[in-house]
Amino acid sequence: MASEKQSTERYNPRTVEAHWQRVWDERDLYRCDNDDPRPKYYVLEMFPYPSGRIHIGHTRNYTMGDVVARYMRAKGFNVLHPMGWDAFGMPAENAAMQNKVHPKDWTYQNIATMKAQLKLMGFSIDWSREFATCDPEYYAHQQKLFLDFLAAGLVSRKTAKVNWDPIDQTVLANEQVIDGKGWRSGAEVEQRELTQWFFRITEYSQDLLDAIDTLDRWPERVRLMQRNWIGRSEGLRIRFEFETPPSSGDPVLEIFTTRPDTLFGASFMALSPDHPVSAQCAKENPELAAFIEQCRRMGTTAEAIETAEKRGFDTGLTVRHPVVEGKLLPVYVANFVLMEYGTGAIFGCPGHDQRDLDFANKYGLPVVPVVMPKGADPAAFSITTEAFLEDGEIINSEFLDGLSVPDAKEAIAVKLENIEVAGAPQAAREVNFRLRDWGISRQRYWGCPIPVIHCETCGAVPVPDADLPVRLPDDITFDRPGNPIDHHPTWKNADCPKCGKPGRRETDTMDTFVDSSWYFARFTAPQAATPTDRAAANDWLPVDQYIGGIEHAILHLLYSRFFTRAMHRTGHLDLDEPFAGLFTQGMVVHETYRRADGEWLAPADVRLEGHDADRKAYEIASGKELKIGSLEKMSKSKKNTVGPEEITGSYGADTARWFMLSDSPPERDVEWSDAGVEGAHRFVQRIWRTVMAAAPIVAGAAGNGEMSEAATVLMREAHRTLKAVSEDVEGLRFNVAIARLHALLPQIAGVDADTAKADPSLARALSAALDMFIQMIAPVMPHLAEECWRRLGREGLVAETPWPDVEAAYLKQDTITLPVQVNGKKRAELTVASDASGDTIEQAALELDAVRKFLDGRPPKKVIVVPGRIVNVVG
RNA sequence: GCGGGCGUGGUGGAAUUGGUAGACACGCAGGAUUUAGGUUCCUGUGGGGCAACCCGUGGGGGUUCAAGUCCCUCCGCCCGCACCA
Repeated sequence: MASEKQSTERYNPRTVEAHWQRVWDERDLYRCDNDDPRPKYYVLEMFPYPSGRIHIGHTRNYTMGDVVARYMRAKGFNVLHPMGWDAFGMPAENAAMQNKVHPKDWTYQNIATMKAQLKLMGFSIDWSREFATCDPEYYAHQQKLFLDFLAAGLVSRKTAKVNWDPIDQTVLANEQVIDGKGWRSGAEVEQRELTQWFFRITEYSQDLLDAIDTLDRWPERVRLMQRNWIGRSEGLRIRFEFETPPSSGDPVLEIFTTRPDTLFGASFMALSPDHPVSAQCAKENPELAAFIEQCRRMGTTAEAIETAEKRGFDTGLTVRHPVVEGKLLPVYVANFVLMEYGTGAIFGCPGHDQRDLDFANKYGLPVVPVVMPKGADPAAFSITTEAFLEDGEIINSEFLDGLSVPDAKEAIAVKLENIEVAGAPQAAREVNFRLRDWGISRQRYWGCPIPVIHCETCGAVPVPDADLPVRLPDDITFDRPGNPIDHHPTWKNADCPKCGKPGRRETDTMDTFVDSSWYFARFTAPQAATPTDRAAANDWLPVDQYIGGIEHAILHLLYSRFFTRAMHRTGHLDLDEPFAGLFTQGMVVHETYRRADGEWLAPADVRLEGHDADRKAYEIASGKELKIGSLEKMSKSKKNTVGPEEITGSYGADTARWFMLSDSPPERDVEWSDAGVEGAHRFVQRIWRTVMAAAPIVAGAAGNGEMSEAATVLMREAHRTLKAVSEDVEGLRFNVAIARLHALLPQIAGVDADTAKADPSLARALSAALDMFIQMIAPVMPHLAEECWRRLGREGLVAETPWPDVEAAYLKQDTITLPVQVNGKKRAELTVASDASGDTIEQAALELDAVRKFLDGRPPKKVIVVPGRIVNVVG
């Protein structure tokens, strides 16, 4: 340091950051009191799963949340900014199986590690509200919610075909099956018939869909994904009479269609292999039974579905066409009909549905076009291999002929509603949703036990409130596949709460998405004796700003929206939508490094040389050259992670926080690079030098006389930046706010010490501008801000200082410089009084040499003056 | 297949929503300071041209006094859903 030319010491983040973190802790600065009278603001980042260690990629969304929290605190709000742990789940059990550690110990150790790592980052979190979802104090309340939902009819137990993950040996929700594979294990998912617990989310299908329109501070993308997932479609349920009923005796076959306008083009009926009539027929037909068996084995992956041939089996049954006298339609079992949607049966209209057309062509069924492009020649219009799906003109359909598709839909609906078949109208209007009920049963240990006791006499009996929580047993083994709780020798044994006879505890635990569906409500009163303190929850909720990854666009966010409604119905909350504002942040990505033998290497073990295309990477230990791979999300598996300690130890948390929000817009990915971190750190040091150099001048600043020109200019810059930065932070445009602060610092640093000594007003302006600058960087770089504040001799903590007010006087300008265009091209600039009239500006513009030159002596055709913006002379 | 988004210098990106394109940063080049490297400071940096100027926001076309921004069309990339009747 002695060789440093600069007289000031370098800023040492390691000691400074630790110091201020201690000060904040000692003062309990970020504790949030529910009784605080100030207006409330709830900012929340999606809480983490305690997987082991945190890497810097995890911390970007907490940094964003922290900037918002610190800013809103400075703006005078009582800010709730809590943190907890989404602590149940399979990885804990995997660790138990692999490393012989208890899931509980593994989880709580990880929490301790990760909490310490988060603390290094200096987040302004109210740690007094911390909880983990695996705390019995938390899941006890979750069990209470389950029982209340059960009592309210929002829980059902039913047999259903479920997605079975053969590796995790558990059931998965539809949302957890990605491309036919388990979302966590990656195993090919199988279909199994099991009795399961379900939350009746479908009860709210319409409401969940409608309310999306009210979520105006959610990204459009997420709203769209949820709309598609809920998947509403309007149509007609039509009852087709069997010519000869099947042996089950059903007189009619019910189908759902969104295209009743194509009814005259029907040429067959198709049943799902899982349809009861299919099963009935299979009893008497071994070949059909074999066909159904085959269908069940068919893969459910996207590829399997795409390449799967449309296949069917003729049951021999026929139904009567509802409106064509004497027309009979054959009934097939077909592999492409889903039991889960509609009624599990369809009518096939080959002309206007591609699947039906493929099927009809394969089995030689008639193809009758009933819609043609408007004005086409019906005699010349035919369909061979491409179904016609667009709107047009109805043909070959008796009383529908000539109508448009929407008109035909209405006409056929009215007609069928007024026909009776087997004692009921032939058709009824119906709305169907893709959304399925949420299966929450998991055959795993490390989850919230479902508080039910099965009794031979009384059935499934809720555990009485007084007996909650139903605790997970601690003595558990993981020596064989399947559900470990089920293998416990005694845990299952429990007497029926109703009749007292010996019963059996439910051994299923809840899907971990249940845990995260209401934690935001628990944070508002984490010590409450009931799941929520209703008053506190109503006060705080909805969350004003929720921040998390796009990967939760459907699962977590939809479940939370359902839970909030269910908690409303059961009296735990008085609102329906949990998150008023949602922001989906981009990830931190990093290049990957790979040895010739395929082994990934962590950035810390890699040395880089060269620039751009010539960059080379070497393994530090061996000196061997490595392959530099593409930018990828930081992940354990590719080892492209950087730990917070690596950064806080040398550069400091502020540098990391600043860098993560610089350059890239927050919704996009940011590339973590050493060069970028160093750049951010250089700025930290530049701030420090500027503050240190200004400190003596600031210390001497006094008086309140007339402002010099230089002082006014500096104040204008500061206030203009303040206004812009405030708006940027409120709009979460952190990268832009940072760019503005980059631009302001040279204005401050550029104040000449001697001039300022001679000009007291400039010294005062410098002092004020520095204060504002420090306050503006504080949300992103809180430690540096505190240290600068102290070095300038300011009172108290920046973290407790109100956000400065923009002084309108400094935003006003006496003169403005307007660009002057001739025929739309900029040719000159014009400086005029800011309140100059349009005529004055026009005259001044026309006198400019450049304007005259380009007008070439001709009079202008038109002059457009946009006040405060631009002048355009049209020649 | 259906739905949505994006395309701006060598790079990340900005552009007050139709009004000076390239703010700010990274990188690079030159210079100063330094025994040297790093640090720090200054200058330059979209392309072409000696210059006046010309060209320029994926390509083409259009609306407008004025287009990165609006409209049409084509190309490329990314994401989501996917046998939903």
